[in-house]
Amino acid sequence: MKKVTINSVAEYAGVSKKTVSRVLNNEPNVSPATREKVLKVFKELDYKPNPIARGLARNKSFIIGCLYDNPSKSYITRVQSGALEACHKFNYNLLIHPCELRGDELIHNVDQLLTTSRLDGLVLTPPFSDSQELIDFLKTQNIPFARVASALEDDTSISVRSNDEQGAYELTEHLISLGHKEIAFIKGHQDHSATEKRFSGYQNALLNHGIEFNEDLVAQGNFSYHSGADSAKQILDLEPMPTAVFASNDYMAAAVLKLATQRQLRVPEDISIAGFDNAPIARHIWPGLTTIAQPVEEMTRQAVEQLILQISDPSTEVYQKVLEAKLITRESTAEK
Amino acid sequence: MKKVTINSVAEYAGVSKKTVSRVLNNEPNVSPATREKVLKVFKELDYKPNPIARGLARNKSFIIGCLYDNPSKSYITRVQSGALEACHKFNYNLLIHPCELRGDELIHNVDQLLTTSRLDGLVLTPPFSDSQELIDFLKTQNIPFARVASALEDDTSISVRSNDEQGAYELTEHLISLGHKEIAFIKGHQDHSATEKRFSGYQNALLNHGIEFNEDLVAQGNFSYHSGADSAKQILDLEPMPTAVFASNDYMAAAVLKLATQRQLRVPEDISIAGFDNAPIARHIWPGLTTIAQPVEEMTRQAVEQLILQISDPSTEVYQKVLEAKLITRESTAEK
DNA sequence: CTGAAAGCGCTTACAG
DNA sequence: CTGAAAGCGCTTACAG
Repeated sequence: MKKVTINSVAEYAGVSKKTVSRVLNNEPNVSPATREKVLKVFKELDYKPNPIARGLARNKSFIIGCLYDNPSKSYITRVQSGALEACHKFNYNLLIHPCELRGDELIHNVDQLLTTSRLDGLVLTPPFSDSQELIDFLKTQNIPFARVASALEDDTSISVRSNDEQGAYELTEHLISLGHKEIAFIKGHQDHSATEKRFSGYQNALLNHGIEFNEDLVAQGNFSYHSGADSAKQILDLEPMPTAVFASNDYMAAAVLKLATQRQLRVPEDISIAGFDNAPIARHIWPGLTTIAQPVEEMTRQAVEQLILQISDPSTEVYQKVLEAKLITRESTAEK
Repeated sequence: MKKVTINSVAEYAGVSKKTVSRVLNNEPNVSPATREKVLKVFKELDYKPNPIARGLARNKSFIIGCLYDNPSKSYITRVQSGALEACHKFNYNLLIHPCELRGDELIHNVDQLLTTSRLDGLVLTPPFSDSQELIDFLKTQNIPFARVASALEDDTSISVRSNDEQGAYELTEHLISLGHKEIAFIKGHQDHSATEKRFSGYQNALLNHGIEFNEDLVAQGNFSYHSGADSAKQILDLEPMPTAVFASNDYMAAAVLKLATQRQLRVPEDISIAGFDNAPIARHIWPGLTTIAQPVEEMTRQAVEQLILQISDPSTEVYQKVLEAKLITRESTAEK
C-alpha cells in the first residue's frame, strides 16, 4: 500500500499540488469544477494530509500543552475537561504534562518538553500559574501561555481566575450566621496562591463580625486528603473542640468528616464541616459537604480559548477575567 | 532574534549540517574534537532542534494518544498516570482524547484525531479496548495500538488486563465466608467487558458455595456514582433486604453506603458493602470500603511501554499479559 | 571521520 | 483561476 500524499493526489487529479493545497485549505480561487474533481480524488484515494508536514510548513502543531502538579485529582480532571472543550472547538489537541519539580529543575523540564514536542501554547494551572520564574522563562522562549487561577499581577499575559477570597469570606460568614464562633481553618498548599486568598477571606469575615482570630485554630494542610487527616486530628484534639471546621478544599474536609465520624461525633449536630471547590466528593459522602463552587472547567475553558485566539492573532487584547465563586450549602453545616 | 536552526549551527561551527545532525543524535563517526566544537555551539546559540522537522524527516511524532470514555474520573487519572510514566521513560509525550461516541461517529472522530495530529501509537482504554470495529479500523490505518483491560481475544495486538473474574470471585467468597447468603450485585456499564467478567465471578462463587443465584438481587448500573445511587435505592427497598451488597466499582459502592447511612442503617452491622477497583474514594469514606485492588496504573504503564517498544521495532513479539487483582478488606464488610 | 544531494509532505510568495 | 519554484528544518542513503 503506497502512501497517499499531496503529490499522488495532484498527479491523479491532473492538477498541480498547489491547487490540491488550495482545495485542502478551503482557499478561494479554485474553479468549482476543479474543486469537485480534487475532492473526488481525496475520497477515491482516501487521502489524509500529513499534519507534521503541514506543521513544518506553517510552523504550527495545533497542540496545546497543559502543565499541572496538584494533589487533587478531581481538580486535574476538571482542568482537563475545560481545556479539551476549548481545544476541540478550534481543532486543537491537548498534551498533558504533570511536573513535580521546582526551580531550575522545573525550567529544565519544561524546556525539555518544548524540545520534544513543538507546542503552540501552554496552559498553566496552580502552582505553575504563580511561578514568576516559569513565566519569565516562557516569555524569553516566546511561547504563548495562559494562566489559570493565578494571583500574580501580570497584565501582559492571559489570566482567568475565580474570586477565592470572596468565596472564603462567604463561607465563613455562613458559619458565623449559624452561630459558630470557634471556627477552625485548614490551610492549603503553600505554593498555591489560592491558599493565602482563602485564608484572608476567612480572617476578614471573622474580623468584620467581631470574632477574634485565634491562631491555635489554624492547621497547615496541602490540599491532599492525607494532609486533611493530619490536620483533622490536630483540630479535633483541641480543648475545647471548635464547633466548626472550614477546610481549604473538599478532600481535606472529607478527611475531617471521616475522622469525626470515626470518633462518634455527629455531623453537623456536634460539629459543622465545610470545604471548598465543590469537587465530586462533596456530594458523594454523607452528610454532603457545604462548600464553595469554583468554576474550574469554565476558568480553564476560557483560558485555553483565549490562548488559541492569541496564537491565531498575537495582536488580540490580553484577556484577564475573574469569575464568581458561590456558596453551596449541604448537610454538613448547621446551627450551633 | 533570528531562529537558530541546524544551518546556523553548521555555519557557525564550520561543519556540514550532517555533522551537526550526527552530534545531535549521538551517532558515532564524529571525531571527539568536532563533537566538542558542535556541542559548544549548541550552548552558545541555545540551539533547540525543531521536533516537527525531525518528525517529518523520520516520520515520527513521539506522541502517544490515549483514548477513553469512562464515567469514573479516578480511573482516568490512574490510566493517565501509568501512561505518562511509560511515555516519559522513552521521551514520548501523551495526548489525551476523550471520546463519547459510538459506531460510525467513533471511527470518524478517531480518523479526525489522526488527521489533526500525527500520533505514533494509540492506547485504548475501556470501552474502546473492546471495540472490534475500532480495532479493525486502526489495523487498516496501520497505526500501532495497545489495549488496556480488554477481554477481546486478539493475539495480534498488545493487551494488558487484570483478572476481573477472579477478583469478583474472591470478593464474593469473602462475603460468603462472613456468613452472607443474600448478596446483592450491581452491574457496571454494558459496553465494558469487565462488567460481564465481574458478574460471572460473582455467579460462580455463589454456585460453588451452593447458594442459589437470585436475579432479583441484581441491579444494572453503569459505573457512575449516579447509577449506583439508583441501584442502591432498588436494592435497599427489597424485602427482605439483602445482608450484603457487592457493587462493580467503588463509586457505585460509595453511593450505596451514602444511601444506607441516610436511612440510618449501620454499616457493616446492618449491611455489608463492597466495591471494586480500590479507587481513592474507597479509603476516603467511612467506613472504608472492602474492595478489589485493580492495578490500573500498572496495566497502562505496561501497555504503553510495550506499545513504544513495538513502534521502535515492529518485529517485537506481541505482548499479552494478565495481572492479578487482589482483595482489600476494610471496615465496610463484617460477619452477618 | 565528513559532507553534498535528495527527500520527508506540505505551504508561502510570486508570476502568469 | 492555476502553477513552478523555493522553503520549512531536519534525516536518510550514498559517496569519498
